[in-house]
Amino acid sequence: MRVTIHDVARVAGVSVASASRALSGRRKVTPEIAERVARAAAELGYQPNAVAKALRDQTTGTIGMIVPGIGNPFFTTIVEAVERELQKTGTDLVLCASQYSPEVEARRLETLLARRVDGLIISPCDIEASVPAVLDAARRVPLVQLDRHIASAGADWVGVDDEAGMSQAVDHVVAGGARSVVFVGSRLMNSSARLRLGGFERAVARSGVQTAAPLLGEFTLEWGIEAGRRLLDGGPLPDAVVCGNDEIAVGLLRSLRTGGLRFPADVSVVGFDDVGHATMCDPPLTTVRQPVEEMAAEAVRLLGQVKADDPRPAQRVAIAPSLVVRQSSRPAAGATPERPGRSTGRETA
Amino acid sequence: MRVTIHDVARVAGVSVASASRALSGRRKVTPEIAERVARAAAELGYQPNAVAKALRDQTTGTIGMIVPGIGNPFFTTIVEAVERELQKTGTDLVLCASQYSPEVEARRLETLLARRVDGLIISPCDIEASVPAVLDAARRVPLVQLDRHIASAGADWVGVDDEAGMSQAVDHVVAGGARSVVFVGSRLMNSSARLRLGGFERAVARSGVQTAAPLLGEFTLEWGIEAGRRLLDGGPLPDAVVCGNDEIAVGLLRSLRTGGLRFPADVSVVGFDDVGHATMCDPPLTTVRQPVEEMAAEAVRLLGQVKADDPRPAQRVAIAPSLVVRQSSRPAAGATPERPGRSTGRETA
DNA sequence: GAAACTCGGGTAATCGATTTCCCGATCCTC
DNA sequence: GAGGATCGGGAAATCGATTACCCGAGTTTC
Repeated sequence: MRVTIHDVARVAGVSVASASRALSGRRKVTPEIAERVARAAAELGYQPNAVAKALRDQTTGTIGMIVPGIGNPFFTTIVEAVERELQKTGTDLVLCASQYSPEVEARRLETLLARRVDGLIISPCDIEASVPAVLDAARRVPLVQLDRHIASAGADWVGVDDEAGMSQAVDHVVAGGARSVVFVGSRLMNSSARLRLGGFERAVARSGVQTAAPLLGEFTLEWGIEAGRRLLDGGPLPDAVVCGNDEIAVGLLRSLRTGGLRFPADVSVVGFDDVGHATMCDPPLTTVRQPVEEMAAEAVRLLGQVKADDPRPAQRVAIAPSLVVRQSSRPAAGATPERPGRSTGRETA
Repeated sequence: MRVTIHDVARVAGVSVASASRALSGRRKVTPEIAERVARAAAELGYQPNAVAKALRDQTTGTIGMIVPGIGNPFFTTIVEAVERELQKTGTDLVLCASQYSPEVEARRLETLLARRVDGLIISPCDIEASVPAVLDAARRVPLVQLDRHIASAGADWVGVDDEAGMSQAVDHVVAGGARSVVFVGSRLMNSSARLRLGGFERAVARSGVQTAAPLLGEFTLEWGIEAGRRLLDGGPLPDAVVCGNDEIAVGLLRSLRTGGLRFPADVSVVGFDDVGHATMCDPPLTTVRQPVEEMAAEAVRLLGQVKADDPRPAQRVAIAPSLVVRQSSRPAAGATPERPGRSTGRETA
C-alpha cells in the first residue's frame, strides 16, 4: 500500500490537517510541526496522490491534445511546441493520436473528457466528420483548435493564414518567371487541404498564369513521389509546382530528379510548413514557414481564457506565415532572398 | 457543474447504488430500474468521472510512456506500436518526452507516478544518469524498459539484439567484397549507441577487415551529413559504412552523393532501424530492421506480468533483428537479397 | 480587567463512483 | 407451512487530499 498523508500525520504525531498545511504551506504551522512533518514525509517517501487531489480540487492540471498522427513531422513539431508552452504554467500534456480516423478521434475525446482534462487542444482530422464530437467537447470543456479546424463555427481556432501563404508561394514562382503552375496537395477532407487549394487557385487567377487540374492525394512523402511520376508521365511539365506541405514537396523533388530534372532550372518546387527536413533535402526547399512556436503559444494563451460553453463569440486567430526562399525555386530576377517577416492577423468570426 | 451519478439516481428515482449497478451491470437490477436509469443517464448526458473511479478502484487504467523525443521517427513508430497494443486491453497511454535530458526524464517520472499510472514503459535517455530515477520508479510501479536501457540491472527490458544486428550488417558488407568498414554512430551516452558500436567492433575483429576510428555524434540526419563530409575530407574512403541508425545513414548518403560518390559502386552504406524513410531515400537503404511491433507487444505483455518491486529476477528480452537488403549496399556475388526472418532470443539476467 | 481578536490545531465534510453490509420480500424445499 | 436460500434495493464506508468550521490559548485594546 502506498504511503498517504495519514501515514505522514501519524508518524509526525499531528493531525492530517496539520500535515497537509505543513506540506502545502497554504496556512501557517509552527516551525516545530513543519519540521516534524517534513521529516516524516521524507522518511516515508511520501508522494501526494494526484488522483485524490484532482477529485477534491475539481481540476487535474492536465491538458489533452489530439492530433491526427505523430508520424507527420509537422504534428510532432507542434506537439513539442505546445508541450514547452504548457510546461511554463506547470500543466501536463496528455497526447493522443486520432490516426486520421474520426471514430478514433471521438473515442479519444470521450476518454480525455472522462479523465477530466482542464482543456483540449485539437487538430480535427476531418473537416466534416469531426464536427459533432468537437462541438460536443467544446460545450463541456475549454477547447481550442490548432492548425486544422472543423467546418462549423462554435470553437476557437489558431492556425496559419493559408490563403496568405499560398499567395506568397504563387507570387514567388511567378516573379521567378513561371508561366504555368500546378498544385499538388491532399484530398479535401481537412481544412488545411481545402484552404491551401483555395488560396492557390485564387492566387493563380489573380496573377493570370496557367494552371492544370490539381493533383490531390495525401500529405505524405509517398504521395509526393507518386505525384512526381504522374507529372513526368502526363504531358508537358509546368514551370513550377506548389505543394500542400513539405512531405509532398520532398517526395516530388525526389521523383522529378530521378526523372532527370534539375532544380530550379527545369522546374521550381515550393513546399509548406518548413518543419523537419526542408533544410536537409537536396536541393534545400523553398517553403512557406508556419510560425509553430507562436501558434502554440497563442493556442495555450487562448485556452486559458476560454470557458466551456462560453457565449463569447468564437475567436479565429490566423497567424501570417512567411516564405523562406531556398534553392528549389527560381528567385525573381535580381531579387534577394526574403527574410522571415512576422505579423499577426486577427479576426472574430 | 458536471452531472454525477447522484443526479442520475435522483432523476431515475432510485438510490445511487442502484444507479451504479444498473450502469455497470456488475449486479443485477430489475429491468424497470435498468430502464429508468439508462433513460436518466442518456437524458442528462451522464459521463462517469474517471478521476473518482480511479481513486476508488486504486487503478487508473493508464500506462505512462517516456521516450527521449518524438522528433525521432524510430520513437514515434514504437510509440504508435505500443499505443495499438495497449488499445487491445483498453488501457490509455500517457506519453511524455524527456527531451534527451535526465533531469526532465526524472521530473516526468515523478508526475506520472503521482498520477498513479498502472505501469511504465520507458526508453531511458542516458545509460548512467537515468539509473536512479528508473530504479526508484521500478520499485514503485511495474516498469519495462523498451529499446534503450540503463546500465544497472533491476528492471526488465525489451529490445533488439544489437550485437546480432551489427553482426549481420558487417557480414553483409564483407560478403559484398568490402575490405575496410567504418562505423558512424552516436556518442556513447545510451545503451543503443554502446551496444551497436561494441557489436560492430567485435564483428569487424572476427571477420578480419580493416576499420578506422568510429565517427560518433548524434542519432540525427544532421550528424549523418556532417559525418559524410568528414569522410570525404579525410583521406581514403572505406569500402563500406555501417551506421548507428537510419537517420545517420540517410544523411550520410546525401553528403556522400553530393561529393560525387555512387552507391553501391563506390561505397556501401547500411543503416539500422528500418523505420521512416529507409525505403524512400535514394538509393533505398539496406538496413537492420527492428521488429517494432513484436517489441511493443512483448513490452506490454511483460508489463502485465511485472509487479512493482518484484523479487523475481529481471527479464531481458532481446528480439533478433533481420537485415533488409536494398540498393545502398553491394550484395554478395550471386547472392539473392535476404528476406526478413524472425527469431526471438530470451535470457534471464 | 474584560471584550475582542489573532493564531494555529483538530474534526469532519467534501469531491464521485463503487461496494460492503444489511434488510425486507419472494421463492424453494421438505 | 415453516425455515432457509435467493434476490435486489438502500445506507453508508471507502479511496486520499484539502479545507470549512470550531475551539482553546494567548494577545491586544480601551
